[in-house]
Amino acid sequence: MAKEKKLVEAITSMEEDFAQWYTDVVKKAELIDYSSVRGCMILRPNGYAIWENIQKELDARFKATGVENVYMPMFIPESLLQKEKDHVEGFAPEVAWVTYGGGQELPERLCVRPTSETLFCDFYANIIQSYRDLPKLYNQWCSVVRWEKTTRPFLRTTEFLWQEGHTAHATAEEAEERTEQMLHLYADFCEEVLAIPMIRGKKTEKEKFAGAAATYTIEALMHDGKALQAGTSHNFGDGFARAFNIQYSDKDNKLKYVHQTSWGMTTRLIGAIIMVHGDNSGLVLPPLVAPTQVMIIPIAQHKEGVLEKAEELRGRLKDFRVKVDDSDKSPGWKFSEQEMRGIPMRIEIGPKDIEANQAILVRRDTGEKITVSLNELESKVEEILKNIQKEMLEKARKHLNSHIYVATNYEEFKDIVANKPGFIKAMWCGEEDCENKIKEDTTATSRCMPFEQEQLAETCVCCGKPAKKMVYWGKAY
RNA sequence: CGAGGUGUGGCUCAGUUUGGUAGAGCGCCACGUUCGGGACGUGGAAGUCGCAAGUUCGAAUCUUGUCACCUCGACCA
Repeated sequence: MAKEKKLVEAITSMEEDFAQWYTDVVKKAELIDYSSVRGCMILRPNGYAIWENIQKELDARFKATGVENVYMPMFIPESLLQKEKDHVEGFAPEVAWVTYGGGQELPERLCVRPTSETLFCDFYANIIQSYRDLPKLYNQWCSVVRWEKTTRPFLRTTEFLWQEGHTAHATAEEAEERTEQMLHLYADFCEEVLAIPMIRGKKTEKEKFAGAAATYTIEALMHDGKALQAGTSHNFGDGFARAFNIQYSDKDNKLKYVHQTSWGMTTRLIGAIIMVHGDNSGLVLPPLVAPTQVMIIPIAQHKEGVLEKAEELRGRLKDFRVKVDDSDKSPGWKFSEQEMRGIPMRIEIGPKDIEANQAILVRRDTGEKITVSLNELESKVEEILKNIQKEMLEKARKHLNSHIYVATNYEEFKDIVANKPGFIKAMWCGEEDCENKIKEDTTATSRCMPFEQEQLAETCVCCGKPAKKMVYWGKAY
């Protein structure tokens, strides 16, 4: 019991202080370290490897839909950024400027990209002439910089890693189709690989991206009941095309503007993984993104044959990402370490097991210990990893569903926001005034208008005028 | 950007009220004993007390300025 207590001391419990729990997990799992640059984090091997797995899987899914990767400069000349009015207004307050180069003041200052719409548009204007050049389906993996007022590891940092897809299409229909296609690709990825269930929908006018005609979003619910926007997909219509003069000659020999989309996901996803799956012992990673899926922990490893056996098991499990912890720490230490790092499964192998031709498999998500004959090791590991992946999604979905509330009048709405962390489904009249009032009264914001609409009431939950849409509301990160 | 808080070995902090030789626990290094839920012994290394100026015989401690970080708001992926 005394040892149990010490374990808890290492990581603050989430019930006690969720923010501190988050910070403890991020540090203890060695995902990041703070750097000497304000608001910028160092991604350590454990953290970066998760990003690499996300990247690998997403990239494959993008390419399966015809997307190609490119790389654009990290600097944007001020004149280029200025071209689309809403876009500049949206981003100007949070860009970093480069004013000197080679010891000389630059004739035109350059911003460090906060996002690359303007660069892609400038590029597209040069390379698109004919309908035969369309569509253009480009994506880039890079980092962007936004000078945020306050930062938190993964959730909001000054520089962050992401991908940004930018497409140009001949027709509005095609652009809309691509916008929604990518949103669903994101949501499917999050559910299948990250085991995080998503609410899919459209942002209100107030919440949409600077310069977009429409923004779609996927929203996830964190363990503390707060919402996190996990990915967005924008339909730009021909707004940017008009600002940047991106025209093509159509089959009918008429000059037409292209229709564009952009879509992105970021390292924030790692924050979502932490806050959806993590527990009081630390990180819990879904097997499909875990850099190490199985940690083999030899017991009494100084004894004859134990380390050799552990190595032998690792050799047999080469279809999985497996490591042996042969450091000279005590077994208890290694267990805790494996748990804090969120490694989905550990295999304990000691003299007694070798004697009995067995090993103990322990699930990180449930703590369940399973004794397995070494004869069926490979198949059992595969089966259990699959179950972990599946059950983590089910558990997260259960949490999401049990934290969605319905409000049909404003008193009810305010009561839920104040007392029940989670999403609130409520009807809305479509007016920004009501969004502002709700935010002012409760700090909750409109998260999205879900694709799956329901008619919960006839009137807006805030003003009582006829309702137009059902909206998910919540406090957001 | 508003309100509050914190800066002392790698980490968590004590010491500051009342100025007088820089401390503890954990971690780290070496050796030995251990090993089925964060083992133990012995020895050792490691700190310009965030930075700058001032007061003083003397500053971690008092004064002024400054920087960074954290929490909560406003803004955002």
